[in-house]
Amino acid sequence: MTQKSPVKQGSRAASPRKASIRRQNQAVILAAAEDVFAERGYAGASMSEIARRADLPKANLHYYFGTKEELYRAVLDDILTAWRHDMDGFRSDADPKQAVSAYIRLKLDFSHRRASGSKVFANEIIHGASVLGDALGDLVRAGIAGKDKVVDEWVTKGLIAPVDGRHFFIMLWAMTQHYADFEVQIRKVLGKEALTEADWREIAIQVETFVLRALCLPV
Amino acid sequence: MTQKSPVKQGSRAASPRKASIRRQNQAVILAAAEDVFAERGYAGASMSEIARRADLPKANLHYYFGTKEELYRAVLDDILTAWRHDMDGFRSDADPKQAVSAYIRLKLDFSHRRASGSKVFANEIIHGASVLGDALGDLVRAGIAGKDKVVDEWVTKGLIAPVDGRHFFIMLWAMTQHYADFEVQIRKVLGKEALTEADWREIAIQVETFVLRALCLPV
DNA sequence: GTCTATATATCGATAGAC
DNA sequence: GTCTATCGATATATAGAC
Repeated sequence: MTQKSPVKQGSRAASPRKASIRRQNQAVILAAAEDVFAERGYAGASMSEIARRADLPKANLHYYFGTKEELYRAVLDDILTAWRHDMDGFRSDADPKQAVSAYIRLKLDFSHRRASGSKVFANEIIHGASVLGDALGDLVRAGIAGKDKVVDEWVTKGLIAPVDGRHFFIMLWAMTQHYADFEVQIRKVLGKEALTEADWREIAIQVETFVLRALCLPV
Repeated sequence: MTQKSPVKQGSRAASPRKASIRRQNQAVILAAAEDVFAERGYAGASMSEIARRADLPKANLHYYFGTKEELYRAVLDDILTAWRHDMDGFRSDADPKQAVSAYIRLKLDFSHRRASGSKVFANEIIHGASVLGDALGDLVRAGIAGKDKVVDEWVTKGLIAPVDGRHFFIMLWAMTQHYADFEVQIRKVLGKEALTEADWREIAIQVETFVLRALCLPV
């Protein structure tokens, strides 16, 4: 499957220049695909439009990723890998206020900077995670990584107001993703043509204040 | 465009039996379309699948709704009409705790009962509201209907903790919609095969408690 | 108002020259 | 590794018999 080269050459690692071309083209295609999948959905996105956006011939997409579904999987995998490293501030010996504040800002910032990726994921879940399938269970477990137990522990110790750890994370994810995924609607509510960096700072303050107060932590 | 009848007859109102057939077929098609659009997205939904789900020949869908886009608009219109009547508990002379509690339960219950409609709307917004277009501005204004000002007034009077009325509604919508739209993910987090009525009651309690505490209202 | 058969368009995927 | 030309499948939409 990988030995399509007409001329024999030791291995792929023996040609670092070509490997670099490969990596760069894949990155360009992934970025274009993430945007198009976010704007049009999986079925609505066409390989031709992704190719146009990546400024490459359509056949090259199939050369690098095989099928449309494989490309879609690669986009999902890319965003989920980036997400996995977000929860590290949650340890039972950490200060609740610090951990919660940092996590909200991290999530909001990430949703904002990689809005397309966030939207692709949202779409996948809304449509029943038919492509992720059973892998979603593992992803959720990896994403929450027992941190709900840390929250439950804080509750037991009386450090925060009583809340179910799992629902706490669901509500946090709901708020932080919503501002990115529903940006078009947010803009209408706030009466803004576009959201500036200052708007995003205000959003962070609003969410942070709301959540800290819900946990009876000092604002 | 509507005078396709081969035989002339007074008017459509003159034939109440046919008008009833018309209304019922339209309702069946709308319900099927709402489900399919929710599961597959606009582009991914096919007229044949909607027809199959409605147990009608595909040509009848075009007879009643013309094009796929018109059918989609009708589905959106249907769900938005139902939403418009949800905000009536919010009046400045109402008791904040009562109003907030009732609203959360109303929204959650609605998201749950009309999950497909909620998902269709979420999809439309995530993809930039390209079909709703400028109409979204009016819809948002009608949806919030100045109720953010009521919240601001409660803050000024010292009845609730300080919060921006617009962000308050955004966060409320985020949480209530998220539980319906992301149900697949919620189930994984909670470790449930399906969400029962008891689960939904627990969800309502969790969200209500969280929000009331964020406003420094008695739980 | 119902339904079969079909015209037309578009998309995903690949063959094959370079 | 790149790119043009094209195949085959599927979707929307409609014509026309009933």
